[in-house]
Amino acid sequence: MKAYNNTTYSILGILTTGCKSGYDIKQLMDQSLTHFWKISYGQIYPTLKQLTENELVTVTNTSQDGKPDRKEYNLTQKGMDALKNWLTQPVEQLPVERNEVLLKLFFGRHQLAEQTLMQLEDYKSKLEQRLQTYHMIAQSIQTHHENDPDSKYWLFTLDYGKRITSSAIEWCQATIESI
Amino acid sequence: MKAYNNTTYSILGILTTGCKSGYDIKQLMDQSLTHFWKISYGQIYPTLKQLTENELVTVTNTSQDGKPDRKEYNLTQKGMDALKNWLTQPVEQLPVERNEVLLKLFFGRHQLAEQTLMQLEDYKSKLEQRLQTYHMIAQSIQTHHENDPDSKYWLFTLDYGKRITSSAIEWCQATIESI
DNA sequence: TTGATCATGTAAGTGGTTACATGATTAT
DNA sequence: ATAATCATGTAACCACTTACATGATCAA
Repeated sequence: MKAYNNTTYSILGILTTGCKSGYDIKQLMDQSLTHFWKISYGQIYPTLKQLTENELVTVTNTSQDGKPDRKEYNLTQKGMDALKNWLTQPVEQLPVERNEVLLKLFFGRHQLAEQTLMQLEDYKSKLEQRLQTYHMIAQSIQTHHENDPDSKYWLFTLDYGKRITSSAIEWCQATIESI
Repeated sequence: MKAYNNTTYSILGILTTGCKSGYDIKQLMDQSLTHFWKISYGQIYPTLKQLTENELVTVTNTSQDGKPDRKEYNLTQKGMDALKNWLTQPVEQLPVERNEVLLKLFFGRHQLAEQTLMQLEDYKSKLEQRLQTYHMIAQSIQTHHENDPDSKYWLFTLDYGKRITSSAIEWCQATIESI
């Protein structure tokens, strides 16, 4: 079985959630996976084309009233198998976050303390915004997707985001105080 | 002033810490910045070349006894200015971590509970290892770099790593228990 | 003599973003 | 009319990793 990259599997996975078009996929990505996986149309459309060629999905042109035509993609058995097989594969290594704030802080000696503080304050407020967003998404899942079989797992990933973001905020505060 | 990417500035920054060669830079990266910035020789050497051409650094061929020849790079005034200017620039957006474990968990509905648990256990143990490493690095900085003017900032970034990793471990445990 | 460490570099390939290009439909 | 949303796609470019290539020096 050909090995695809994680982004390709993420698209395959999203096709199991009711999203059918490239546009749908982007929407869901931006709403739900945005804190740990983010992709652009420049990846989505070519990938869907490739998945079609490799028969992991089928495509149908559909017309809707009130909206432009679109293409609906559906997983084939082969596609579902590929997804499930990927899910069983152990994750080989921890992800490396690239954090520009930490990078700048690392060289903080060459900066005025005020400037460092400003960076940290700014970072903190962005994190607080993000935390807010996570709370809102969690709320929305609990109300609108109460019976969705996926919701349990979606809330797990959101919980991760909330915990990580909270401790990053705490770190900001602690660092600001001790600079 | 030409805009470089963060990786280029990270190299510029490391050249202020006593590291002088491409090899040195890689060593320090792997020891200290590895949890929030990681680069390969494939980036380091071409970047050093470019920085030399643009006169942000100067290069000297030096021979050492007991070790092969090497090239020593030193920041010019122009290079130091570029670094400091970059440090003042606000960070425009939060980094997006790409987390394969979360991605798989997001599609956990298509997996057996045992499998999900195994992934989480595995992730947790990798995180615990990482946390251990952070503690050791912090210790080593406190003993070997006590008077280093950079150490304060290095410990800040390590503290970030420790906090984030700890809460990720807690999340793993909580999720394992509620799956 | 062989493996570890020190040291520098390139080429091919992958993965990804951004900007661009197009066009339908609907509400204002 | 015109802006917003829905919808699909490509081309140029950037960033990065991996594999490859080379070679010095030293300790076991």
